[in-house]
Amino acid sequence: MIDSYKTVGENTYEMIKKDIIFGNLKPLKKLKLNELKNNYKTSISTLREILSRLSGDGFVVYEEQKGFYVSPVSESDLKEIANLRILIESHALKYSLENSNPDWEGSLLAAHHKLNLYENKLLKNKTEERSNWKRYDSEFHQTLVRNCNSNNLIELHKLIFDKYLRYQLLVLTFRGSGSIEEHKKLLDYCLERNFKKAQMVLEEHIQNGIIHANKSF
Amino acid sequence: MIDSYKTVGENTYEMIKKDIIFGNLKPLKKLKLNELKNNYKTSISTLREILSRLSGDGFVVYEEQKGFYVSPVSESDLKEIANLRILIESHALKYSLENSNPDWEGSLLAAHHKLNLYENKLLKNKTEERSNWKRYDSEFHQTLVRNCNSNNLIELHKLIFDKYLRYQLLVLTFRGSGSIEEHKKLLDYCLERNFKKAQMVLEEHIQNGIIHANKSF
DNA sequence: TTATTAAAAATATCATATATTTTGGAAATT
DNA sequence: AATTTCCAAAATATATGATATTTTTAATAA
Repeated sequence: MIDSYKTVGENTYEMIKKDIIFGNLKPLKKLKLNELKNNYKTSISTLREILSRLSGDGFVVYEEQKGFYVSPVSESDLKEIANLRILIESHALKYSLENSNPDWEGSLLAAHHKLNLYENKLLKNKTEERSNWKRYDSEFHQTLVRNCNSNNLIELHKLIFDKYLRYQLLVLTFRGSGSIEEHKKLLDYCLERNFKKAQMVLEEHIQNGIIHANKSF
Repeated sequence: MIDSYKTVGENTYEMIKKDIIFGNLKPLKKLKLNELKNNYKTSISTLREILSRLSGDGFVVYEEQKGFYVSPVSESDLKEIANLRILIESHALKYSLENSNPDWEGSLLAAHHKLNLYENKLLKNKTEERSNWKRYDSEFHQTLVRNCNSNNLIELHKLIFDKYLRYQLLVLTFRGSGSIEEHKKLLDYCLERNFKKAQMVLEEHIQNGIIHANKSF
């Protein structure tokens, strides 16, 4: 995937965010301007802009006169994020289902198909596909909420989802067939427009997800 | 209230945010760096940091190569924000009540007392107290959620609440005794730890709030 | 009116300079 | 040995000026 942004700032923003989510920049790591300047080859002013944005997103913490560092992780934070994700994603899903239409159903089906492809690869222990799997997992869940007809809700979900994603990449592992079945059920209940059941599966899905957290905080 | 921040950036951030929320910087207004530089007496680099942060918060929109402008307002956005506020604030309130304790009950009582003072002033048409009233209204609602034991939830609520506040100051007016009664009921049900009823009042309170939006979008 | 285009304005980025604050460790004190 | 004091080095905060690009404006041509 080639850079789709023009500006240095936008590209570097994506790079740093990715490095935080993927754990290349470890939690609590001090983000020294001069160091980043060398590593990302951008000016300090541009970097400060980027870190300011990231602190708004919650991936970076800023302290006056002390500077920036990567947001910490903790088990309690993970639980908070998971609960928030259940709240937001369920809520959005409800509206997506109310607004359900053939277009959306089609895109959901498509998203699930692609996700399932990578799930099967991972079942066969092709762990090098992990990053692709996460990508399609994200896309599937984004699609779930996309039809809710509230941009604020979609934006919010993306934010929370990214935070959850960070934990997944840091401390969670592929759960195997359990997760696969949940995705399938989720799809089916959505196509049936059965919110109650879909919601239950979704909640279970997210809750099951964090049980697999290894205790390496 | 004297500036409690040291840095120019922090102070100017608060100023610009306030100017957006209070409508001194109108929706869709282009935020030209040079103009801001003159008005707020800060350098362009500092301003870009600030605007980057505000775009993360959703008060400013950023477009590559085009720069920054004040986020637009619309009736549909207001409705989205209100719904989101109901969702988040109710959810947080539920946990606040579950964790209820004398300390929190005391602070809630105190917050309501102060709010009520200003509500009564406004009833007597002392409209110059409007900004104080909003301040104590904010504090009361912040107190409602403060006991939920989830920092993520508290942060999120603050963000949404500020967006709602902006609409209140731009297009909404004081509803009078209806709002006052709702606050009182809310307090009472909270002290009784009756989530169901408290939640109903809260939802009603927020819904009633946006009915008063005049159509000047 | 619409399209074209050149000039002006504004953004994006970087480098550099200065003042201030924080940090890390040496030296002094308890 | 532990704590405090104090200074130099590192890092942050802010401002300014320079340059390349991009967008906007407005004048001109079709």
